[in-house]
Amino acid sequence: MTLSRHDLLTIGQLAERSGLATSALRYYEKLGLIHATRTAGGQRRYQRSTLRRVAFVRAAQRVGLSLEEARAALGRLPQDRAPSTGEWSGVATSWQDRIDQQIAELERLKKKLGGCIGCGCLSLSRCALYNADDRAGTAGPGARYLLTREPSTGPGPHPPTA
Amino acid sequence: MTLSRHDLLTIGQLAERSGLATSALRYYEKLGLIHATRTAGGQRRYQRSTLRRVAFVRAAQRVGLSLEEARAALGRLPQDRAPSTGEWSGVATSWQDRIDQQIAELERLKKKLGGCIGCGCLSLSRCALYNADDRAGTAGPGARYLLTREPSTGPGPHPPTA
DNA sequence: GTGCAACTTGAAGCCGACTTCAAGTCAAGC
DNA sequence: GCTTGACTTGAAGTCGGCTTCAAGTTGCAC
Repeated sequence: MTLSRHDLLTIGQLAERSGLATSALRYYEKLGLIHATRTAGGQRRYQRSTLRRVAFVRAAQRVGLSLEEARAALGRLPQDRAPSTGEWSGVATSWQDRIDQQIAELERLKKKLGGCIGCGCLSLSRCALYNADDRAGTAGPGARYLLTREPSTGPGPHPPTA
Repeated sequence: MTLSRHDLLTIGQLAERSGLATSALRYYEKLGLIHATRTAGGQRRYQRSTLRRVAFVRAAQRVGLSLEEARAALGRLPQDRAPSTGEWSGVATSWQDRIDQQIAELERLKKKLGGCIGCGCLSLSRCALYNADDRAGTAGPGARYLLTREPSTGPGPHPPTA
């Protein structure tokens, strides 16, 4: 919890504070999402601002961005200081738009399910579920994400993740 | 488009009608999601009801379920006929609950982003984004899904993918 | 100056949901 | 009966986002 020297964080400290594993941080570095200086012995030392970058990346993921997309978005923000209101609001509003789209999509799906309850559905060719935008939208496997914090203990047990 | 004989579909026909690749259908079969009879020569033939099962699985995925979870859910519905209103409504309402949770999560995130716009945020330790449930919730990578139709090239006002 | 936790590296592994491949077989229209 | 496209198989590959591993090195408290 206490900083060792200066304001530099070891990878372990950054991991603890960001909630990410050290392996993930090294991975982020490899992808160019964060950057570290090195000690004489070769160990990583992070500036406190890295904490912000990491938080930004995590938030980006929750908005549905890939790490690559997060990297692109990071490029539009200042490196070593907090972004200004103006700088941030551009990013934030575009993310909010994404979120709105995602919500709209979920609402549509929910409504379809409701319709199906009403119509005693799943009777082929009549049901909205079947003739959904599947056909249109399925060009490939596609990135199909669904925000879901902890499917956990509830109705949905989720993949063990090893 | 026309059925060859009886009411049985070849894998190609099922693929075309369901919008899935034949490879995906074989994969589903391997997982026990769908089932096929075989011709004398060993080729798969599907009953029309398989179309319903496939549609069900796709819908399950959109709700955020894994194929394994979809398989479990399928087990609660009749094999070869359309489910009754009662049978279906149980599934549908539980899915709607999931969707509601997902929507709620997105709303929370959106609100946080809005707060950040207001506060000129990302200034560490003050920002909601940082002290989000990240710490608490991050036991691992977790299944993190975000419903998003086309991450790239869409209407979405988001960063250039490359 | 030593002991030990925390760090270093690259390579390999894992997960889910598929796709791709190669080499061979089947079905059906002419 | 032949041709041709649709089908068969198992194994391996892909993708994103990491984790795990093994074997060696650093940093710091005592």
